[in-house]
Amino acid sequence: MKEDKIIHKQIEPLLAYFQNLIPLNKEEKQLVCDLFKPRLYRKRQYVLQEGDVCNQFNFIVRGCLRMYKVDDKGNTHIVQFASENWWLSNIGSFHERKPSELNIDALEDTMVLQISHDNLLTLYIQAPKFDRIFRVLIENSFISLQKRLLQNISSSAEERYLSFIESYSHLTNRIPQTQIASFLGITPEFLSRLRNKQTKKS
Amino acid sequence: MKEDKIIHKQIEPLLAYFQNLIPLNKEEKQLVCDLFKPRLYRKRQYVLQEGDVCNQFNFIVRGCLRMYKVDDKGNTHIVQFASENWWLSNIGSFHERKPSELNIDALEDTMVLQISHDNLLTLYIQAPKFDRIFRVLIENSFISLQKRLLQNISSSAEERYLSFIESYSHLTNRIPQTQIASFLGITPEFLSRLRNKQTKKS
DNA sequence: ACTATATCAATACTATTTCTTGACCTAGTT
DNA sequence: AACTAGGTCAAGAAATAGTATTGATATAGT
Repeated sequence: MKEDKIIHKQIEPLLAYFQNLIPLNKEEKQLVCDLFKPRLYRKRQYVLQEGDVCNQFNFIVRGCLRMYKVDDKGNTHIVQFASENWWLSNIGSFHERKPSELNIDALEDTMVLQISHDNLLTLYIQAPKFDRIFRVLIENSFISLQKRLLQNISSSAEERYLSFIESYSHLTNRIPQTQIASFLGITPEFLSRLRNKQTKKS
Repeated sequence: MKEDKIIHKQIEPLLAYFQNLIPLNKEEKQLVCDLFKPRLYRKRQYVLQEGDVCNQFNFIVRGCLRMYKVDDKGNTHIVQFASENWWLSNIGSFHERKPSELNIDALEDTMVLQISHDNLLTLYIQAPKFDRIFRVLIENSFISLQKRLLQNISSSAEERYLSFIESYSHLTNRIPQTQIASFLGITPEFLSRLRNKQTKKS
């Protein structure tokens, strides 16, 4: 049957990503194509809103998302940015099926491939290889989260900024500095001063 | 019990709206509070996308939505605008549980109170007074739709524009003229010329 | 006193969105 | 044949929204 072979083009970056971790056979590829759905979010659009349960696991094909918390005073604190070939979801809310206290929205028009909670379970059952793939993927997230935490509790704003532009060089010119400030936990004004200082140095 | 009295503040405009049609008792108010959920849509965000079933009946607390169709050529035709204290839903899709061929999105950041299809049925059963309220509300929508249709088939673009600014004076300076043009069924350029002509008159 | 940071207000700058205009086209009247 | 009600396309102008910088002043901890 021909149907077997219908693999939608938009899925390719994701297949390439998996392929890079562990080779997939035809059936596994087909599963991925069936269970992940492409979706476009426009700049500023919510992907996940506080209070809703996170029901999708998102792989970013192009664009950029942020996950953040709004505190009681109305200040936003960015937990994570994610751009091409990264994953973003509120893992806690996703797995425990509980309302999210974090928001996710788009900093640019963003194309994601998303798999629902149910479909992810199906995927694990039908192709246990994905248990491993998703373990690796979560491990990676965990590692970078831990790194970020460590940085946060041990460094000055300036050090954190320097480290940010090193780790996220592809994002520094792409997202507004207000956002970077909110990620670093400082005010935009202070970030502006840090930058000023840096440019004077060179 | 205290719980009885917990009425979320955001619901008030809706209670006021109902109250204005028919007085509600405590239990009815409580039902409204339990069954309607507040939700914020940001500018350009979809409230309903073509192909999805419309599952929410929306009351607008603040902001402005539009409902429109995109034709085969990619042109958009606005069926309806809705701002504060108006209702907007694709009633056909909502009641017949069929995929919508219309889109709804936000022209401004918009706060709505929404009730799901299931919850609306519950509401009707638990408080039959709402049968009447919603009948009135649908009648109002019907009347303004008919008026619009009549206008459309019987008037020139200029007359339609004049009538628009009369009926929707609160919106004329609030939404872009591209949108008004699309509502009137003319090009933005032509609308611009009509406006030009008007100002010259006075 | 000094450093790292915050707040507030004003200003400057940039990018995006919206509006207008000119030039030209078309189909249906008069 | 000329007129009217509209349309298309491209360019530019104007308005608005979003972003970045700067100065002045404040605070808490070393």
